[in-house]
Amino acid sequence: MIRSEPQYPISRIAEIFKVLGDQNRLHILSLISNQELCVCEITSIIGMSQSNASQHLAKLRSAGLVKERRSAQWIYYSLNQEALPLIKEVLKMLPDVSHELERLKTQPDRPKCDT
Amino acid sequence: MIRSEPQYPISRIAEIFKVLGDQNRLHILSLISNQELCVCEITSIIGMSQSNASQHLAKLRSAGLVKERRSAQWIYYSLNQEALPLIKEVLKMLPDVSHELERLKTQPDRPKCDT
DNA sequence: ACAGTATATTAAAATATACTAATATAAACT
DNA sequence: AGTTTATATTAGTATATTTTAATATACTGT
Repeated sequence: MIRSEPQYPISRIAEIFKVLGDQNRLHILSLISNQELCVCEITSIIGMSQSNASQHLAKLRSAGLVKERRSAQWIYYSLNQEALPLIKEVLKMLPDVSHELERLKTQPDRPKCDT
Repeated sequence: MIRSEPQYPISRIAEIFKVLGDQNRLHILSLISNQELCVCEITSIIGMSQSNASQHLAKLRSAGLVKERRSAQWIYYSLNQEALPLIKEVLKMLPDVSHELERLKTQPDRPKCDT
């Protein structure tokens, strides 16, 4: 039997899918699939508490799916290149959320992180 | 933005990944990826209780990942064709388990379902 | 009909997860 | 230095999941 893709222990794959098995985390991945976003933008779009978003991001990060970059007081999250092939496959299945990113720019209580 | 693959609501994708986010269920999927197996074979290979296996199989089934076929007193599980494209991608990431299927044939307390 | 085998279902316990509220840390601005 | 803003962490609670043990159902063979 020939397998072309990298193998991982079942424990690692289960860990990844467990992290992916949550609507909010899938939503976050969709949002940052095209552009990095800071936590306040993510919470603003999804409408979840800052603490909750932070904890979901921590799970995505510890599973190696996203990475963070600090700039001033903001921390920007983006997809981790190492997991990109997998994430791309997942994102293909998910509905487009670009309209949510558009709306972010025009909403009145828009976060100030990218002004 | 062009997307070639079928889209599903986030809730559905999360449901699928939640089901995939468990070592035992991934193991079961690997085992039945090449051939259908009955519950007693699965429990024998994985070394889990009959009840536990049955409940994991129920989750895989209700998520549409596997299907069942009854033959005499045995119920054989196999991959559900409808979810096959997704499952194939998942299986590519998992280690090969064919040696476990080989061992099943020679072990002393081998189940009698395929004699 | 009855006993045996295979599987499913139910109940209960243990563990894990998601969420909120509160607190801590870190940087920026005055 | 003190205040504000952004984020992380911690603690507590509610809910969900996994597992085991016990029971029920379905089929086979006698």
